[in-house]
Amino acid sequence: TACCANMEISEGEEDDTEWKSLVSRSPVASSDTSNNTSLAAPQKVILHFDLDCFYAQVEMIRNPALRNVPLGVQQKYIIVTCNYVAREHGVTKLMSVTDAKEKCPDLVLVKGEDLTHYREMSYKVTELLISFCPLVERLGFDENFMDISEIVERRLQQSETCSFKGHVYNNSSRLCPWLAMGSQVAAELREAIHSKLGLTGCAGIATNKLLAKLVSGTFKPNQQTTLLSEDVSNLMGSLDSLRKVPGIGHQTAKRLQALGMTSIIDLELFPLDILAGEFGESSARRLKSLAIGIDDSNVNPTGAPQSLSDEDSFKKMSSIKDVTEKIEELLSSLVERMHKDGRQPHTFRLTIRRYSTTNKWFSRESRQCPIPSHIGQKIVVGNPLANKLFHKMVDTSKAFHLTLINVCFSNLRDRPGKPSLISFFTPRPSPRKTKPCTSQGQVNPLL
DNA sequence: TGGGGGAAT
DNA sequence: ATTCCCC
Ligand SMILES: Nc1ccn([C@H]2C[C@H](O)[C@@H](COP(=O)(O)OP(=O)(O)OP(=O)(O)O)O2)c(=O)n1
Ligand SMILES: [Mg+2]
Ligand SMILES: [Mg+2]
Repeated sequence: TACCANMEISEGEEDDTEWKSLVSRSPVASSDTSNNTSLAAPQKVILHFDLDCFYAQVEMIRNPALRNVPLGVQQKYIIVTCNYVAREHGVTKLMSVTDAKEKCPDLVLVKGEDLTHYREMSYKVTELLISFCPLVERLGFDENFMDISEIVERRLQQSETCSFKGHVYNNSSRLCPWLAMGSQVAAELREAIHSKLGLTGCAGIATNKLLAKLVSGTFKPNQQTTLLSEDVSNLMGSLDSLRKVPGIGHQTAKRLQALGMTSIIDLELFPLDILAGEFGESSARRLKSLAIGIDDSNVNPTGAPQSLSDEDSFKKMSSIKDVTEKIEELLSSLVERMHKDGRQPHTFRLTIRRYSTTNKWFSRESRQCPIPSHIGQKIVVGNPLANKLFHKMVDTSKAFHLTLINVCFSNLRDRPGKPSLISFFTPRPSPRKTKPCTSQGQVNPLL
């Protein structure tokens, strides 16, 4: 089955069951040029949401005085994101603090290493979207995919036709009832996010996740864009590098480049059999599909997180005492989060990064172990698990130099008798209109 | 150059 | 346990 964000290239069997069902969904109409609204929509309607400068927005809500100043959110030595006032001054995402201060001496900085507030706001957004339609897939903290095909289908049975809300890619204008309806739903959802949570963001409306994601960034802060099928090649052709394709990461791009490919067109035209020789049959097909805007992956509801982790990085940590204290610090915060979640972890993992000049800065080592079920609560102080794992990785009889420690709980299971905090599974009877279920007086603890 | 999270291998 | 992907 398709993977989480479904953006990755895997070598496993191709999951094309969905493409088949997509085709069989429409025995009569087969392109989005059909005007027959009495039939089921032949195409899926997929939305992609991406909040504007997310961490910065959260900080501006917490402190409205920051609204009109150039604001950067700082994690250690980098500006992880910044508001649009700062961007006008040349500050960019993931810029070093020194470069940012150079570009914009008046830049105001807030610390952003603690993700608590961002995480909480992130789930409020996802929960709000779920209250309209359960098919919501998270990608990071500020993006959500939504499959609104059914909502659109229902609404088209009532009101025959409607116009587009927001932009249409390439200013194309022609009838397309279900994408137009999708754009109206997107506008309503963005408005809900704004009125209930005070957040702005972009939306993309298209017939698959790849295209919805790519088109959502066309007009950037707080706008939405719909993509019609005749403009798919224009959109794909506008991408200036292979890396812009979601699913083609650093390594894949390097391997493609080693085969002589630089642009999307190169990939489109590259012989499938040779590509298959390097990546395997199914990954090769997947890559060539992505290059022409085809993506048959489903919107997979994300549900509650599968792991909770907490980490900290530093210039140098070289004593057992410091390490033990740091692990205790990380663990106590993690245990608290775990407790609020309501579930119980059954696996613990400790990850470290060792100092090394030669490029190896990004290699991590980890050890994990089961958590005995009888540990009750007090794993934090004098914790036996983390200590064992640490000594498995690090020979403490020799000198060591760590630059990062991460602690992670996974294999999360519902505690017998207790419910989990995340109300992700609200199988509320589907609303007639796209009104939030909670407006009917139902209880949604996260809203 | 942060601090998360996911899936495949 | 590692690698690759996403934000
Ligand atoms: N490598 C990254 C990428 C993103 N983020 C965090 C900070 C961002 O605020 C948030 C969302 O990522 P986006 O790429 O969507 O960036 P923004 O939402 O900040 O800006 P934009 O308005 O361009 O979407 O995730 C991060 O910590 N590390
Ligand atoms: Mg984003
Ligand atoms: Mg964003």
